[in-house]
Amino acid sequence: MDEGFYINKPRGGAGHVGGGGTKCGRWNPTTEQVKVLTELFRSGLRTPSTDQIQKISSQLSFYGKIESKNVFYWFQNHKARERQKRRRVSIIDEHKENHYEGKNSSLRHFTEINLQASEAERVTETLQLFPLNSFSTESETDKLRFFANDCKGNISFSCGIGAEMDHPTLDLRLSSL
Amino acid sequence: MDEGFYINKPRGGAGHVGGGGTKCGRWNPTTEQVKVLTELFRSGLRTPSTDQIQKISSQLSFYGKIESKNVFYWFQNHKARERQKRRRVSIIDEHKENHYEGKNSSLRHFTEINLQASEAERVTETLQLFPLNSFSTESETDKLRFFANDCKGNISFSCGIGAEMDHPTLDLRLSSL
DNA sequence: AGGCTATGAATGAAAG
DNA sequence: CTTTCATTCATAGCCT
Repeated sequence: MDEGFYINKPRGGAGHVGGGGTKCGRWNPTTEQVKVLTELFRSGLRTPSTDQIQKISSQLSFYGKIESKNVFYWFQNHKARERQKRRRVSIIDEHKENHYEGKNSSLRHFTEINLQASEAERVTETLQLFPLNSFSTESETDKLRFFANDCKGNISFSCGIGAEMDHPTLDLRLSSL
Repeated sequence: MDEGFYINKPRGGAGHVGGGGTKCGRWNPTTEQVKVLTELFRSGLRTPSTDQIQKISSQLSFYGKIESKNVFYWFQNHKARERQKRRRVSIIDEHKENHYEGKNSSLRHFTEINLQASEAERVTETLQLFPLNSFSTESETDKLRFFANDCKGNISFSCGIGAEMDHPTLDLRLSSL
Protein backbone atom coordinates (compact mmCIF):
# COMPACT_ATOMS: atom_id res chain seq x y z
CA MET A 1 0.00 0.00 0.00
CA ASP A 2 2.58 2.46 0.88
CA GLU A 3 3.82 2.50 -2.59
CA GLY A 4 0.49 3.85 -3.27
CA PHE A 5 -1.19 1.74 -5.74
CA TYR A 6 -4.73 1.37 -5.03
CA ILE A 7 -5.57 0.05 -8.29
CA ASN A 8 -9.04 -1.04 -8.29
CA LYS A 9 -12.00 -0.81 -6.21
CA PRO A 10 -15.22 -1.87 -7.60
CA ARG A 11 -16.06 1.69 -7.39
CA GLY A 12 -16.86 3.00 -10.66
CA GLY A 13 -20.08 4.65 -10.57
CA ALA A 14 -22.68 2.77 -12.33
CA GLY A 15 -25.10 0.46 -10.95
CA HIS A 16 -25.59 -1.24 -7.78
CA VAL A 17 -25.69 -4.88 -7.33
CA GLY A 18 -29.17 -4.94 -8.42
CA GLY A 19 -29.75 -8.46 -7.52
CA GLY A 20 -33.41 -8.31 -8.06
CA GLY A 21 -34.15 -5.11 -6.40
CA THR A 22 -32.68 -2.11 -4.87
CA LYS A 23 -30.55 -3.73 -2.35
CA CYS A 24 -30.50 -1.27 0.43
CA GLY A 25 -26.96 -1.98 1.26
CA ARG A 26 -24.52 0.58 2.26
CA TRP A 27 -23.38 3.36 0.11
CA ASN A 28 -20.52 2.63 -2.16
CA PRO A 29 -19.15 5.89 -3.31
CA THR A 30 -17.81 6.26 -6.77
CA THR A 31 -14.32 7.50 -7.29
CA GLU A 32 -15.65 10.78 -8.48
CA GLN A 33 -17.73 11.23 -5.42
CA VAL A 34 -14.80 10.49 -3.22
CA LYS A 35 -12.67 12.83 -5.15
CA VAL A 36 -15.04 15.69 -4.75
CA LEU A 37 -15.59 15.03 -1.10
CA THR A 38 -11.88 14.88 -0.55
CA GLU A 39 -11.42 18.12 -2.33
CA LEU A 40 -13.99 19.76 -0.17
CA PHE A 41 -12.31 18.36 2.88
CA ARG A 42 -8.95 19.55 1.83
CA SER A 43 -10.41 22.89 1.19
CA GLY A 44 -11.23 23.13 4.80
CA LEU A 45 -14.72 21.81 5.06
CA ARG A 46 -15.04 19.71 8.13
CA THR A 47 -18.52 19.85 9.46
CA PRO A 48 -20.92 20.89 6.79
CA SER A 49 -24.23 22.29 7.81
CA THR A 50 -27.43 20.59 6.98
CA ASP A 51 -27.90 22.77 4.00
CA GLN A 52 -24.47 22.18 2.72
CA ILE A 53 -24.83 18.50 3.16
CA GLN A 54 -27.96 18.45 1.14
CA LYS A 55 -26.50 20.49 -1.60
CA ILE A 56 -23.39 18.43 -1.78
CA SER A 57 -25.41 15.30 -1.80
CA SER A 58 -27.59 16.65 -4.50
CA GLN A 59 -24.68 17.53 -6.68
CA LEU A 60 -22.92 14.30 -6.09
CA SER A 61 -25.97 12.36 -7.05
CA PHE A 62 -24.94 13.05 -10.56
CA TYR A 63 -22.19 10.56 -10.14
CA GLY A 64 -24.27 7.91 -8.58
CA LYS A 65 -26.61 7.02 -5.87
CA ILE A 66 -26.08 8.94 -2.72
CA GLU A 67 -28.02 10.21 0.22
CA SER A 68 -27.47 13.09 2.52
CA LYS A 69 -26.60 10.95 5.42
CA ASN A 70 -23.78 9.45 3.41
CA VAL A 71 -22.23 12.84 3.10
CA PHE A 72 -22.78 13.46 6.73
CA TYR A 73 -21.10 10.26 7.73
CA TRP A 74 -18.33 10.70 5.28
CA PHE A 75 -17.25 13.95 6.79
CA GLN A 76 -17.64 12.67 10.28
CA ASN A 77 -15.53 9.63 9.59
CA HIS A 78 -12.96 11.39 7.58
CA LYS A 79 -12.47 13.97 10.21
CA ALA A 80 -12.33 11.50 13.02
CA ARG A 81 -9.89 9.25 11.27
CA GLU A 82 -7.56 11.96 10.37
CA ARG A 83 -7.45 12.93 13.99
CA GLN A 84 -7.07 9.42 15.16
CA LYS A 85 -4.27 8.83 12.79
CA ARG A 86 -2.48 11.92 13.79
CA ARG A 87 -2.91 11.17 17.42
CA ARG A 88 -1.40 7.77 17.15
CA VAL A 89 1.43 8.93 15.05
CA SER A 90 2.28 11.63 17.45
CA ILE A 91 2.28 9.26 20.33
CA ILE A 92 4.56 6.95 18.54
CA ASP A 93 6.70 9.77 17.42
CA GLU A 94 7.41 10.72 20.95
CA HIS A 95 9.70 7.80 21.06
CA LYS A 96 7.98 7.18 24.27
CA GLU A 97 10.69 9.07 26.02
CA ASN A 98 8.44 11.47 27.65
CA HIS A 99 6.26 10.19 30.33
CA TYR A 100 3.91 12.99 30.61
CA GLU A 101 1.10 12.14 32.83
CA GLY A 102 -1.49 14.31 31.27
CA LYS A 103 -0.78 13.12 27.84
CA ASN A 104 -4.33 12.94 26.94
CA SER A 105 -5.05 16.52 27.50
CA SER A 106 -1.85 17.73 26.06
CA LEU A 107 -2.26 15.77 22.94
CA ARG A 108 -5.64 17.10 22.41
CA HIS A 109 -4.48 20.34 21.06
CA PHE A 110 -1.84 19.72 18.55
CA THR A 111 -2.22 21.98 15.65
CA GLU A 112 -4.19 20.84 12.77
CA ILE A 113 -1.81 20.43 9.99
CA ASN A 114 -3.19 22.90 7.59
CA LEU A 115 -6.17 24.89 6.68
CA GLN A 116 -8.75 24.83 9.28
CA ALA A 117 -11.94 26.70 9.07
CA SER A 118 -10.25 29.93 9.82
CA GLU A 119 -8.30 29.95 6.68
CA ALA A 120 -11.02 28.79 4.46
CA GLU A 121 -13.13 31.42 5.99
CA ARG A 122 -11.81 34.14 3.88
CA VAL A 123 -10.34 32.37 1.00
CA THR A 124 -12.09 31.86 -2.21
CA GLU A 125 -9.87 29.84 -4.29
CA THR A 126 -10.65 27.79 -7.24
CA LEU A 127 -9.96 24.19 -7.48
CA GLN A 128 -9.85 22.07 -10.48
CA LEU A 129 -11.37 18.72 -10.33
CA PHE A 130 -9.81 16.24 -12.55
CA PRO A 131 -11.48 14.26 -15.20
CA LEU A 132 -12.25 10.80 -14.16
CA ASN A 133 -10.09 8.84 -16.44
CA SER A 134 -6.94 9.95 -14.85
CA PHE A 135 -6.52 7.31 -12.29
CA SER A 136 -4.53 9.71 -10.38
CA THR A 137 -2.30 7.02 -8.96
CA GLU A 138 -0.87 9.37 -6.51
CA SER A 139 -2.67 11.29 -3.91
CA GLU A 140 -5.61 8.99 -3.73
CA THR A 141 -4.58 7.66 -0.43
CA ASP A 142 -2.48 10.37 0.97
CA LYS A 143 -5.04 11.47 3.42
CA LEU A 144 -6.81 8.31 4.15
CA ARG A 145 -3.87 6.32 5.13
CA PHE A 146 -3.32 5.55 8.70
CA PHE A 147 0.13 6.17 9.95
CA ALA A 148 1.90 7.40 6.97
CA ASN A 149 4.61 5.08 7.84
CA ASP A 150 7.08 4.26 5.27
CA CYS A 151 9.05 1.20 5.45
CA LYS A 152 11.72 2.92 7.29
CA GLY A 153 14.56 0.91 8.52
CA ASN A 154 12.76 -0.22 11.50
CA ILE A 155 14.75 -3.32 11.58
CA SER A 156 13.93 -5.58 14.33
CA PHE A 157 16.65 -7.42 15.94
CA SER A 158 15.83 -10.99 15.73
CA CYS A 159 17.13 -12.71 18.67
CA GLY A 160 16.64 -16.36 18.70
CA ILE A 161 12.96 -16.36 18.59
CA GLY A 162 11.44 -19.69 18.88
CA ALA A 163 13.73 -20.45 21.67
CA GLU A 164 12.98 -20.03 25.25
CA MET A 165 15.04 -16.97 25.66
CA ASP A 166 14.08 -14.99 28.62
CA HIS A 167 12.75 -11.78 27.33
CA PRO A 168 14.32 -8.74 28.77
CA THR A 169 11.67 -6.40 29.89
CA LEU A 170 8.78 -8.07 28.33
CA ASP A 171 5.89 -7.89 30.63
CA LEU A 172 2.66 -8.14 28.85
CA ARG A 173 0.35 -9.09 31.54
CA LEU A 174 -2.88 -7.29 31.26
CA SER A 175 -2.36 -5.77 34.61
CA SER A 176 0.72 -4.01 33.45
CA LEU A 177 -1.02 -2.26 30.65
CA MET B 1 -7.54 -20.01 12.81
CA ASP B 2 -8.80 -19.06 16.07
CA GLU B 3 -7.07 -18.66 19.24
CA GLY B 4 -4.33 -20.90 19.99
CA PHE B 5 -2.27 -22.52 17.49
CA TYR B 6 -0.58 -21.18 14.58
CA ILE B 7 1.06 -24.10 13.19
CA ASN B 8 4.24 -23.22 11.64
CA LYS B 9 4.01 -20.44 9.30
CA PRO B 10 7.24 -19.19 7.96
CA ARG B 11 6.49 -16.06 9.75
CA GLY B 12 9.05 -13.49 10.42
CA GLY B 13 10.20 -15.38 13.39
CA ALA B 14 13.89 -15.74 13.46
CA GLY B 15 14.05 -14.94 9.87
CA HIS B 16 14.42 -11.29 10.61
CA VAL B 17 12.58 -8.95 8.46
CA GLY B 18 13.68 -7.91 5.14
CA GLY B 19 17.26 -8.48 4.79
CA GLY B 20 16.65 -7.42 1.32
CA GLY B 21 13.33 -6.47 -0.01
CA THR B 22 11.83 -5.57 3.27
CA LYS B 23 8.60 -5.75 1.53
CA CYS B 24 6.68 -2.96 2.96
CA GLY B 25 3.42 -4.55 2.30
CA ARG B 26 1.15 -5.46 5.06
CA TRP B 27 2.24 -6.41 8.47
CA ASN B 28 3.20 -9.98 8.88
CA PRO B 29 3.15 -10.85 12.54
CA THR B 30 5.64 -13.25 13.93
CA THR B 31 4.42 -16.28 15.75
CA GLU B 32 5.52 -14.76 19.00
CA GLN B 33 3.58 -11.65 18.37
CA VAL B 34 0.51 -13.59 17.52
CA LYS B 35 0.97 -15.71 20.57
CA VAL B 36 1.11 -12.76 22.86
CA LEU B 37 -1.79 -11.04 21.22
CA THR B 38 -3.83 -14.16 21.45
CA GLU B 39 -2.92 -14.53 25.03
CA LEU B 40 -4.06 -11.05 25.77
CA PHE B 41 -7.23 -11.68 23.92
CA ARG B 42 -7.87 -14.76 25.90
CA SER B 43 -7.23 -12.87 29.04
CA GLY B 44 -10.23 -10.87 28.18
CA LEU B 45 -8.76 -7.92 26.39
CA ARG B 46 -10.99 -6.97 23.54
CA THR B 47 -10.70 -3.34 22.77
CA PRO B 48 -7.49 -1.94 24.12
CA SER B 49 -7.30 1.75 24.63
CA THR B 50 -4.96 3.86 22.65
CA ASP B 51 -2.64 3.73 25.54
CA GLN B 52 -2.68 0.01 25.79
CA ILE B 53 -2.27 -0.34 22.08
CA GLN B 54 0.78 1.77 22.20
CA LYS B 55 2.28 -0.22 25.01
CA ILE B 56 1.53 -3.54 23.47
CA SER B 57 2.94 -2.42 20.21
CA SER B 58 6.00 -1.18 21.88
CA GLN B 59 6.56 -4.42 23.68
CA LEU B 60 5.88 -6.53 20.67
CA SER B 61 8.33 -4.62 18.60
CA PHE B 62 10.88 -6.69 20.38
CA TYR B 63 9.80 -9.62 18.31
CA GLY B 64 9.72 -7.83 15.05
CA LYS B 65 8.48 -4.90 13.18
CA ILE B 66 5.12 -3.71 14.26
CA GLU B 67 3.12 -0.57 14.48
CA SER B 68 0.34 0.36 16.78
CA LYS B 69 -2.18 0.33 14.03
CA ASN B 70 -1.41 -3.31 13.53
CA VAL B 71 -2.34 -4.00 17.10
CA PHE B 72 -5.43 -1.95 16.71
CA TYR B 73 -6.51 -3.82 13.64
CA TRP B 74 -5.60 -7.13 15.10
CA PHE B 75 -7.96 -6.75 17.99
CA GLN B 76 -10.59 -5.24 15.83
CA ASN B 77 -10.47 -8.11 13.44
CA HIS B 78 -10.11 -10.82 15.98
CA LYS B 79 -13.05 -9.66 17.93
CA ALA B 80 -15.18 -9.10 14.88
CA ARG B 81 -14.42 -12.47 13.48
CA GLU B 82 -15.18 -14.26 16.60
CA ARG B 83 -18.49 -12.54 16.71
CA GLN B 84 -19.08 -13.11 13.07
CA LYS B 85 -18.41 -16.76 13.33
CA ARG B 86 -20.75 -17.16 16.18
CA ARG B 87 -23.44 -15.36 14.32
CA ARG B 88 -22.91 -17.37 11.23
CA VAL B 89 -23.25 -20.57 13.09
CA SER B 90 -26.45 -19.58 14.70
CA ILE B 91 -27.92 -18.42 11.49
CA ILE B 92 -27.05 -21.58 9.71
CA ASP B 93 -28.31 -23.45 12.63
CA GLU B 94 -31.69 -21.90 12.55
CA HIS B 95 -32.27 -22.26 8.90
CA LYS B 96 -30.37 -23.92 6.25
CA GLU B 97 -32.05 -22.43 3.27
CA ASN B 98 -31.50 -19.23 1.49
CA HIS B 99 -30.23 -18.33 -1.83
CA TYR B 100 -28.71 -15.09 -0.90
CA GLU B 101 -26.04 -16.81 1.00
CA GLY B 102 -24.14 -18.06 -1.93
CA LYS B 103 -21.72 -15.26 -1.53
CA ASN B 104 -20.07 -17.04 1.21
CA SER B 105 -18.67 -19.76 -0.83
CA SER B 106 -17.84 -19.00 -4.32
CA LEU B 107 -18.66 -15.56 -5.41
CA ARG B 108 -16.62 -13.84 -2.86
CA HIS B 109 -14.81 -11.80 -5.36
CA PHE B 110 -17.32 -11.06 -7.92
CA THR B 111 -17.18 -7.57 -9.00
CA GLU B 112 -20.51 -6.05 -8.92
CA ILE B 113 -21.36 -4.52 -12.15
CA ASN B 114 -18.12 -3.36 -13.38
CA LEU B 115 -19.60 -0.92 -15.72
CA GLN B 116 -17.21 1.69 -14.90
CA ALA B 117 -18.74 5.04 -15.21
CA SER B 118 -18.11 5.47 -18.81
CA GLU B 119 -16.43 8.46 -20.13
CA ALA B 120 -19.28 10.47 -18.87
CA GLU B 121 -17.00 12.07 -16.44
CA ARG B 122 -14.79 14.09 -18.49
CA VAL B 123 -16.01 17.06 -16.76
CA THR B 124 -13.78 19.54 -15.23
CA GLU B 125 -15.83 21.48 -12.93
CA THR B 126 -14.83 24.31 -10.85
CA LEU B 127 -15.02 24.40 -7.19
CA GLN B 128 -15.05 27.57 -5.32
CA LEU B 129 -14.45 27.99 -1.71
CA PHE B 130 -16.62 30.07 0.37
CA PRO B 131 -16.67 31.41 3.83
CA LEU B 132 -17.60 28.78 6.25
CA ASN B 133 -19.97 30.93 8.02
CA SER B 134 -21.31 28.29 10.17
CA PHE B 135 -21.42 27.39 13.64
CA SER B 136 -24.73 25.95 13.11
CA THR B 137 -26.88 25.65 16.09
CA GLU B 138 -28.18 22.30 15.31
CA SER B 139 -26.44 19.35 16.79
CA GLU B 140 -24.93 16.63 14.77
CA THR B 141 -27.47 14.18 15.96
CA ASP B 142 -30.22 16.45 14.90
CA LYS B 143 -28.73 16.59 11.50
CA LEU B 144 -28.58 12.88 11.32
CA ARG B 145 -32.12 12.52 12.36
CA PHE B 146 -33.04 14.95 9.71
CA PHE B 147 -31.28 12.99 7.06
CA ALA B 148 -32.66 9.75 8.14
CA ASN B 149 -34.73 8.43 5.39
CA ASP B 150 -35.14 5.03 4.12
CA CYS B 151 -33.84 4.10 0.81
CA LYS B 152 -37.22 3.53 -0.51
CA GLY B 153 -37.90 4.07 -4.11
CA ASN B 154 -34.53 5.57 -4.43
CA ILE B 155 -33.41 3.60 -7.37
CA SER B 156 -29.87 4.02 -8.27
CA PHE B 157 -30.14 5.80 -11.47
CA SER B 158 -26.81 4.82 -12.79
CA CYS B 159 -25.68 7.73 -14.74
CA GLY B 160 -24.50 7.59 -18.20
CA ILE B 161 -24.49 3.96 -18.88
CA GLY B 162 -24.25 3.79 -22.51
CA ALA B 163 -26.26 6.87 -22.72
CA GLU B 164 -24.71 10.09 -23.48
CA MET B 165 -26.57 12.38 -21.27
CA ASP B 166 -24.98 15.69 -21.36
CA HIS B 167 -24.78 16.47 -17.80
CA PRO B 168 -26.38 19.51 -16.37
CA THR B 169 -23.60 21.77 -15.45
CA LEU B 170 -22.41 20.30 -12.29
CA ASP B 171 -21.81 23.23 -10.13
CA LEU B 172 -19.99 22.40 -7.01
CA ARG B 173 -18.86 25.73 -5.94
CA LEU B 174 -19.05 25.78 -2.26
CA SER B 175 -20.46 29.21 -2.46
CA SER B 176 -23.52 27.72 -3.92
CA LEU B 177 -23.99 25.46 -1.03
C1' DA C 1 -2.56 -22.64 -12.13
C1' DG C 2 -5.67 -21.36 -9.84
C1' DG C 3 -8.94 -21.55 -5.96
C1' DC C 4 -9.62 -21.13 -1.30
C1' DT C 5 -8.83 -19.59 3.36
C1' DA C 6 -7.07 -16.85 6.84
C1' DT C 7 -6.29 -12.37 7.89
C1' DG C 8 -4.48 -7.48 7.37
C1' DA C 9 -6.53 -3.15 6.11
C1' DA C 10 -10.14 0.06 5.05
C1' DT C 11 -14.34 2.37 5.65
C1' DG C 12 -19.52 3.08 5.93
C1' DA C 13 -22.73 3.22 9.64
C1' DA C 14 -23.97 3.81 14.06
C1' DA C 15 -23.65 3.89 19.07
C1' DG C 16 -22.00 6.23 23.05
C1' DC D 1 -16.69 14.23 18.93
C1' DT D 2 -14.98 9.43 20.07
C1' DT D 3 -15.34 4.57 19.81
C1' DT D 4 -17.17 0.51 18.24
C1' DC D 5 -19.51 -2.56 14.95
C1' DA D 6 -20.28 -4.65 10.40
C1' DT D 7 -18.92 -5.49 5.93
C1' DT D 8 -15.90 -5.38 2.46
C1' DC D 9 -11.44 -5.13 -0.13
C1' DA D 10 -6.85 -7.10 -0.80
C1' DT D 11 -3.41 -10.46 -0.48
C1' DA D 12 -0.17 -14.14 1.13
C1' DG D 13 0.23 -18.87 1.53
C1' DC D 14 -1.54 -23.28 1.33
C1' DC D 15 -4.06 -26.68 -0.95
C1' DT D 16 -5.91 -29.87 -4.50
